[in-house]
Parts: sequence; C-alpha cells; structure tokens
Amino acid sequence: MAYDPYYIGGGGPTIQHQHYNYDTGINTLFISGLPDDVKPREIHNLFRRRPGFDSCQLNHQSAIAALQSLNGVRFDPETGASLHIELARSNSRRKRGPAGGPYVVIDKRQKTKTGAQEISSDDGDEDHNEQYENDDASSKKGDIANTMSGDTAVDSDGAGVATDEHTEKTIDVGDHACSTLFIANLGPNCTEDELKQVLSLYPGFNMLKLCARSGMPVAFADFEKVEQAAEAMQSLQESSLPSSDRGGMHIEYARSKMRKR
DNA sequence: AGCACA
Repeated sequence: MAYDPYYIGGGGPTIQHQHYNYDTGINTLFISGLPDDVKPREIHNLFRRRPGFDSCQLNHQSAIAALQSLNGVRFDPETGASLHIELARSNSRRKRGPAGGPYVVIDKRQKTKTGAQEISSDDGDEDHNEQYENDDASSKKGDIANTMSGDTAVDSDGAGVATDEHTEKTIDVGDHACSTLFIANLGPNCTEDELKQVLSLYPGFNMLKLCARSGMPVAFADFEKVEQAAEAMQSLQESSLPSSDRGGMHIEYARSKMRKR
C-alpha cells in the first residue's frame, strides 16, 4: 500500500491534510505504524480524549477530527515510530453492550492468564496533559485492555483491513421469535444478580427468572420487544459470565412469553 | 440439549 509521506518529527500532531475523501460515512480509523508490542490500552489512551471516542468507535465527524489530529504523531519516542491513520474501508461493528456506556464490554475471548479483568472505565486521570507523546501508557497500572479486542482496532501487521464484519443494521428476528429468552449452559455458580446485571445493559430488559431446580440452572429473561430480545441474544450468545466454569451461555428464544407479574 | 411462571 502506498503511504503518502507523512510527518515525522518532534512536537505535536501534524495536520496532514491528505487528499482524502472524508465523505464516506466511515467512522472507523485504520491505524498502522504501531509497534509490534503495542498494547490496547495505549491505543485507548491515545484516543480517550478525542471527542466522540466510544470505546473503539467514533462517529464520522469525530473520526475525521481524531484522524487529522493524530495522524503523523510520534507514537514511540524510542524508535521514532509514527502513526499513520486513514479511514478504514468500512466501519467496524463492535459487539458491545448497546446503549450502554463506552466501556460496557462483554469479553467473549478465551480466558487469559490474567483472568477476570474489568470493565471499569478506569478514568484515572493521571496526567491531564494533552500531549500524547508523553502518554506513557506502558507504565501505568490498571488495565482496560479488555475493552478492546485488538482484532479489529489494531491490525499491527499493517496489511489487513480494519474490519471484517458486515454492516447491516437490521437484526433478523427469526422464526420462533419471542420476547422472552431462554438461557442455558450457565455455570452452577451463576447467580440471578450477576445475570441480571448483564442483561440490564440491554434496552427493553424486563425481568429475569432463574431456575436452578433441576440440575444446572437455566434462566428466562423477558424483554419488552422481540427485537430487543434478539439484540441481547445476538450480543450475549456464547459469552461467559464471570461465574461460569464452562463455555458460553446458550441463548434461544423461549418457547413461550414470560407471564406478566 | 436443557423451557418455568400461570
């Protein structure tokens, strides 16, 4: 890929007004020039103060602004490595808690040795300076690494596209759709509260019923509308709760809608 | 594959 020559130098960001067509509606940035050992949280720190930054997503305008202000920025003072940022070819579609805050992330990845990290937004504002080149991310404690999966946002091989996901907005509701969900494959230690906590992140969530009576617990989660149930199902499918000692949850539409009251 | 409450 032909990189335009870009600014490498000390000091702040260089506004390199490339001959870009920003009129694409794309709000995902493709970032290359990152060192191999870049950590997700470093990227986070880079963007966290950019208006419109949304965990890993920005709206279009903000993405352009972030692009322009960060493009060419020296990322690693040691090596002089600088960022090269362009619009991604298509938007990434993060799987994330809807409507929820920026860092509502259900980590669907396999467990790492670090185990259960958090979700916390860790707004530790250690340094308030706007100078990212001093943003020595690697020395801070706290970990928001789980907020980015790294597969999409940071493609450090520099070859890939920034996204692999399709962009359809419509979520198909399917056949035996029901606004109540049936949830199985919960661990034996799953609690109603824990599950409720997760489900509450989804719009339209009504109530939860956990049945542990025979063997492994199963749960019924009621939503306002089928579309909302579908959304939650799609997004939570196969994800594991912290309490889980097995694979992810199996979620289906319940056979019948939960009784009111 | 496992679907209750009334």
